[in-house]
Amino acid sequence: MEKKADIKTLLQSDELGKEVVVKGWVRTKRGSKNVAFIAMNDGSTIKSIQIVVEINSENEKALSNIHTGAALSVNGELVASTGSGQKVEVHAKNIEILGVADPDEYPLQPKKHSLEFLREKAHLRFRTNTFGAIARVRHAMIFAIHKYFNDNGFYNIHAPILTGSDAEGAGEMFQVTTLDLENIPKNEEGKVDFSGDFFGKAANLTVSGQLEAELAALALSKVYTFGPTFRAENSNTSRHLAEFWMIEPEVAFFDINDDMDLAEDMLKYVIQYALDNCMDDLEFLSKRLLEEEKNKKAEERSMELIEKLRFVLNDDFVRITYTEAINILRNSKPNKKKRFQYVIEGWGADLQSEHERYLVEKHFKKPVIITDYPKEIKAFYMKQNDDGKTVRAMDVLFPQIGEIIGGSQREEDYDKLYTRMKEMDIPEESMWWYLETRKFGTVPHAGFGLGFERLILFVTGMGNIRDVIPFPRTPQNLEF
RNA sequence: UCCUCCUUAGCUCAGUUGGUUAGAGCACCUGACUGUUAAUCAGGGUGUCCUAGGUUCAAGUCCUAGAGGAGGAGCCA
Repeated sequence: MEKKADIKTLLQSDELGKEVVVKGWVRTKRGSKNVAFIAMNDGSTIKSIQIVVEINSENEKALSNIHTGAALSVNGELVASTGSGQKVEVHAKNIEILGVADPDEYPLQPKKHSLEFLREKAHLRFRTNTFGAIARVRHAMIFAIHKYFNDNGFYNIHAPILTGSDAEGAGEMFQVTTLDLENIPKNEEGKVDFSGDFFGKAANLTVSGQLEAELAALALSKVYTFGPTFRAENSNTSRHLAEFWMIEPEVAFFDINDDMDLAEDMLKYVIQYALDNCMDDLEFLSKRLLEEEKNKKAEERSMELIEKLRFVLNDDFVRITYTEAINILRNSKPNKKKRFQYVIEGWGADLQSEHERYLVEKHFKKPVIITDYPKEIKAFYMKQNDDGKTVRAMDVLFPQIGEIIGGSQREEDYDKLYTRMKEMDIPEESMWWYLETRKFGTVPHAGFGLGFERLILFVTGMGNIRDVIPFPRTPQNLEF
């Protein structure tokens, strides 16, 4: 008996006449009186292999139990196809049904389903072309990111997922406890007494691995984290998740310009990797996007997916300061005509999504990196500029996605960092270890956070972040 | 959390200024067809019109509340 072969391998094989075993799930079955055709997919590729069955009295019964979704094991002969849709196909000698899928109950049909419907069927949606393609692209991007950093001398660091620090300032945190929630111990002041909790203190899920990555960078020079991240914000948008994956490189002896170079080089590398390794899936996702947007007006349609990816590779990202961005926005048509919901009055205002989109999609028409933001609207750890007003932050903005990367050069001066922490009410006692790195052999360093799912949104052309992670966690949604 | 929109067959959706028996395509079943490409052609059954109230001679359609979903905003990756 031949060993089972991946459909991906078989479709590229030229060993015609070979006896093969194929296992997978039925996508469609069709046929006439004498012959049936089964499109079978095993997820190794977006392409299905065609199984041809001569109908006879022996297999008639089995065939009637084969519907979309059924799992089959087929042995037969790999032959050149006489049909026009494929080069090779399998002439079945024997078909075994491994698992039936009752068509009255199985929700996936060989037709277009809405993404919302499939979100409610997240346990089955891997079996669709779209979600199979996304899963494969997602894997390729994970691999490409590790490869990029490995090939460039970075070390991967596992930042902790449980944290005792609640001062990272990146957002609301999920609390973790083994206390009995029906009977919460209180101290004399009436506050929760964590002394009997698992860690003897309040614990949370991490909102960022950055601070820990900094510690590692100040010894290993070039490090990155790639781990799950949790934000308990009540965010209900197509680009936020309560649980997402973040890549956070941190590099000693880097300034903000080195940081921007790294961000741009890395993004271009992983996008090129997708083009080199995922073309079948990208072509499908491109067609899917065209189909989805065919009823939109021409000016509302997005650029064709593969063209868009190449476009990002071929151009330098625009780099401007916050001050320059404000000046462009202040003199822009929508601002003068008061078309922005938030009209830019002057320096110091935070940039809203509409402003970022104007800069990226209308004004520059390419990815934009904005630097040197007012210190009031950025985190305590960012390197302060000599002007006393701005910090060396950098945000990378992509079309449609908005902010895909947020980063900065870090404040390495102990006194400046300490003063800023006091100003922003960051409790010193929970951050002593962070401050100590500025006391012992401090050096300039920089890093950034890349939202992995936002990258996948961009590469796949999908519109909702809940569709690029297998099991999305969002407010009021913890199914599967 | 705020604003707007949506919820009709297993799925995708139509349903006019409120009007009598609620519609189509797909899926499914039956039949036809010598190899199809989401096969095609013919025939067949399919409904808590999201839920609870209300207005009306009459509600899928109008009003109120609730539930679920989507889009946008804020927070950000």
